[in-house]
Amino acid sequence: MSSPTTPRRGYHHGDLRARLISEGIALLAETGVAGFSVAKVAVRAGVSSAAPYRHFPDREALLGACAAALTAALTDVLVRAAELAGPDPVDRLAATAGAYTRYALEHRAGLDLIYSPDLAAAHRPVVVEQSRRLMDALMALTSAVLPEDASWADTADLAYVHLSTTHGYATLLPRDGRPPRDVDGIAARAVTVARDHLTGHLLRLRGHGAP
Amino acid sequence: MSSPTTPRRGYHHGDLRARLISEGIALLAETGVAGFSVAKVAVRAGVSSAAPYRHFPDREALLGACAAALTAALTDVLVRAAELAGPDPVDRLAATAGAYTRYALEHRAGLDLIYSPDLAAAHRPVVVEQSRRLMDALMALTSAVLPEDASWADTADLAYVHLSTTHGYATLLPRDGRPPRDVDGIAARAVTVARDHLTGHLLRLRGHGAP
DNA sequence: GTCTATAACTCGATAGAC
DNA sequence: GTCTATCGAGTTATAGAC
Repeated sequence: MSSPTTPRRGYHHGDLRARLISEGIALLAETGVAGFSVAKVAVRAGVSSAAPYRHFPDREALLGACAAALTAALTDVLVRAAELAGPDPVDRLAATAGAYTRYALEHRAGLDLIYSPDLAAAHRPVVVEQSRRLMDALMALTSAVLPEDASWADTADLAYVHLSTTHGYATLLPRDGRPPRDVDGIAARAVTVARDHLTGHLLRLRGHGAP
Repeated sequence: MSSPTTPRRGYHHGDLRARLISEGIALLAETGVAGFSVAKVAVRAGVSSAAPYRHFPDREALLGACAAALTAALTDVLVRAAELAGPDPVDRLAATAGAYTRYALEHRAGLDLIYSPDLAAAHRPVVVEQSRRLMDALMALTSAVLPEDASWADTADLAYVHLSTTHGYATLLPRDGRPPRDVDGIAARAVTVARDHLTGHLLRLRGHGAP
């Protein structure tokens, strides 16, 4: 929800740049990435279809700004969930799965955007920066689960597996319609799945270490 | 790769209907669901932009036919992988994760289509029929892993978790570019992840059953 | 900074000739 | 069955007035 770029000073119209981002996110939530267009965002913000191009060079830049804001919000959610989960490393990492699932159920289209190929993420610095923040946070939590002598590669691997499997669980679900019922139950199941996987993973590591 | 609908007899031009489906799949592989259009498929098949409408009432019908064909192929791949994995139920189910990952790396856009909200899957009988075949096959494999007295709901739950987490692992990966290197390694890791999860899951079940 | 107006495109889908 | 031709809608992006 923070404004990641330079809101130098108050314009007389209000901060249109920020308004465009928030309306873009709202539009994404309603229509999905496919339904996103600069023109629609402009109408929503109450300005002409040309106005956005004063703040963003092209469609992708606006889309990227929305993705960066969404990624930042997601990271905050995950970090917060880990903090509330208590001291046990497995509890903390597993808790992020529940928070991620909850976020996915409520901001489905936002997640689709974050991982969308439409957005040339690699070339959008803002997006990359926020993605790094997310992975850094996840790496720290994962590292605490593994033995102290675990390599960086093994840590990154487990962090990716945790994130990607959780993402799959949370996003493949809404088969029929949009209104997600029993959010608590679905999120709780995500936590159990993550915990089951970590149990099996650590058991295998210990098994190989001392046969 | 089978023709799921009625190719009554050989037309003088060749089977344009089948041609449109195969070109549609090829287009999807190159441009993704967003880049799909009836006009482009027509150009690829060497016919005019109006010709497809003789075989499919609208865009969604063509898209649905492509999705059904892709789902059928995916199901065959999973069933085949389980057969080759030997008699152990855990081996058989885990093997489908490897096959699914391999399929995802090679037909990424196809998977995106199968789960795409753009396609009103619920209203397309061909798609629903093939989706059922996939879930039925997966349910049978999952049922063999669980105790004999496991409920249908528990079986369906585990089957969904297995499928969705595997899907996430396989599809979230290609972060940078399209050419997937080390396909064998990535698929093997998927099998390990599935096995780790099943280990933890079964351990938790046994733990609660006999404390 | 935001407006109006428009250029240049692509898309889905239809009509009617052959 | 496939063609040509076209309509209407919607898109990105730019030009120039204010």
